[in-house]
Amino acid sequence: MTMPPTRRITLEDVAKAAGVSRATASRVISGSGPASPDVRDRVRTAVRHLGYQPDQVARSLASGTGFRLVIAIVGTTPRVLDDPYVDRAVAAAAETASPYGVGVSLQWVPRAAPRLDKLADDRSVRGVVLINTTEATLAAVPAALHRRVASIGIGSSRVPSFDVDNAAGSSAIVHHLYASGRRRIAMVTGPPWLPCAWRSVRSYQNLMRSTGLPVRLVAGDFSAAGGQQAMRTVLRRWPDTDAVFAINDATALGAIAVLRESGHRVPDDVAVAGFDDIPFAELSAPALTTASHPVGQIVSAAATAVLEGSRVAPAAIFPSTLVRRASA
Amino acid sequence: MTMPPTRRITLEDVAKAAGVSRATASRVISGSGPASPDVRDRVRTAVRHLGYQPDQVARSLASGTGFRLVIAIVGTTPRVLDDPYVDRAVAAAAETASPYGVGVSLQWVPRAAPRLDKLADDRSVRGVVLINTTEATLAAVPAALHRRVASIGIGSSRVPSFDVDNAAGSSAIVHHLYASGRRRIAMVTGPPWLPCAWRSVRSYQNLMRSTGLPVRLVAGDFSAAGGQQAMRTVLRRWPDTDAVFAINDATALGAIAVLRESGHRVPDDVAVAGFDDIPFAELSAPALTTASHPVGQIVSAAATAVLEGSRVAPAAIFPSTLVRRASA
DNA sequence: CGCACCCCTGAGAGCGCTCTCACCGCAAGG
DNA sequence: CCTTGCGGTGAGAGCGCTCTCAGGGGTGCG
Repeated sequence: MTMPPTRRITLEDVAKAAGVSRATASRVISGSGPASPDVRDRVRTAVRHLGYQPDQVARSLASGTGFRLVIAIVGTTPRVLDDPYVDRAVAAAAETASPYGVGVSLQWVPRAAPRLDKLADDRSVRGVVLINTTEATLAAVPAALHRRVASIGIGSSRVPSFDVDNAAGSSAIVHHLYASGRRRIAMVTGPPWLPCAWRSVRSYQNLMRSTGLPVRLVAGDFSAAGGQQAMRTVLRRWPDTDAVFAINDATALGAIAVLRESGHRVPDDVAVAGFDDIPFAELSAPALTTASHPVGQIVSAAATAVLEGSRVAPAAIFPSTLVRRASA
Repeated sequence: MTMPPTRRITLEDVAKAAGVSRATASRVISGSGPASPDVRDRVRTAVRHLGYQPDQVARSLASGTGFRLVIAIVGTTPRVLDDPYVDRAVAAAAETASPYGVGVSLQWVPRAAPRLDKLADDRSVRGVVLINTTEATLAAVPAALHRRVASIGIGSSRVPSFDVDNAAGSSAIVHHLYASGRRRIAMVTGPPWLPCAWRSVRSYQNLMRSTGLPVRLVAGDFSAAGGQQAMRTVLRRWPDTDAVFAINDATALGAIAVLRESGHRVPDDVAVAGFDDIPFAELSAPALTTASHPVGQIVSAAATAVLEGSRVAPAAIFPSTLVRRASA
């Protein structure tokens, strides 16, 4: 009943079985260097026969290249995880990294500097995709991470960035609200220190100013709870508000809940629009008008950039399209 | 402008700075073995002074212990990620593992056997928490993972399990529906091959049978989309249904959306209840009646079990409480 | 025929750490 | 006085892999 204490199958075993040296076996397996067809075959057969599985850790120690892609969620609160945005990001990253033999780790990075340094000289880390970046975070990205890091949202000269076209998407939404006759449009933004979405705010402000409409800004925190609180503030400050543009869907859903509670009809009294088009957006009552956010594509591009190093476009903006539903 | 190619600070450096051997430095740092107070101090000072950061990979190679906890999402479709359930799980696991110096990786495990073997002899893996387990998966858990694995949901003699009290929670819900006068109660379950929630189904069946009410079961897939589809089936087969118990909140939210579309009032015509109490549950219209699911506690317990090995209770069931809102 | 290649291969030195083992000195016991 | 025993220490052998480097055997060219 007791198993023999099965020893790990090592490269040495493969080499021996194939009748070659460890070095040659390594060359064949990792494809780094020449090998005669005959030898190649013998090694491959041995690998298959023995069920050899290279030891990533040892490989990493020897070569210095990591085997996992870290998705670093930068932020003061882990609350951002509530946003189904992250799910899509992880799924896409995992899919992209898989062919590289790289796994994906999700990591919450409370304050940037020390933790990023840690990531930088962790041998097991192949690269880092930053989510929710602030400018302070970008500044804290250690040089050792150069060419192995990408950011979802804002970037810098050293950190390539990948993002949805916030300006265009938001502009489409605000214009849609305006076009449908709304004139007292409020916006619930994210936390003020997160520049991820400043462009959205600017789009909103631009339209307001160019049409001479009042700017009504309240900060949320990307979460539904934050949206609820912010919506209450909006109603208190500007009870005649007839439309709300929320920085993301979770916020919008929170806003709708508060409006409903307080007896406002959506969209008849107050129109509400979000951003991201998360799965629950179309399930809300009324179904949420929002702007699509190709999170999968974006994260995938970022992951590719990190894994391919410089062989790939350093940054990109992905288009967002207006998703018209019932709420606005 | 160009940095000197800063060499990594190794244990060797620390040892030299402290005037001791590498072995002694190692002993002090990992606390494995005796050391005189004087030496201990000198080593600690050197560590702080040099900013030494042990190399997890090398450590792992040498000692054979891993440095990451893998949350394995077992399933045929990655769709389960849509469920905000996973967010809470990851957050809790990360928090629990952090003091152990262990990071958390999320991994999607399509088919169990080969991938679990891979995890089992990946040196970097300290342990595995299985989510969404089937019995086939449990059977495929390799012996090498013994004492390093836990399952959220069903378990086996070799795999400790941690779960919410599905039976009690579901029972509370079904009884609540019954007590509020519903008599034609349908249930939307999960995928038939996933036993995670069989107990819930059984609770439902028990009440139906004991009261002589008809059993109306339709399978969903834990997702909102699946819930929508299943709800349509329910309405087609049993148009007089006056209550729906959904296996989880995402499913329930999907069901509510379909009911609304098709002109049924919730809860007046059809009451709907879910399970899990995800963040969006209280935001839906009407707010969702559901049963709480202490995912955080559960995953945390599982993680602890994995990290502590046998020093901890091998399994546990966590209580669920009925969350009465507007939908039922 | 000699020389310069080039293709392929093996020996061996690490990567940074842990851990076993042997050793040294000193206090306690016979 | 010699034995034990024990807290403290260092030398050194790996963990499994990669990679440099030197060499061996062909071919092409002068």
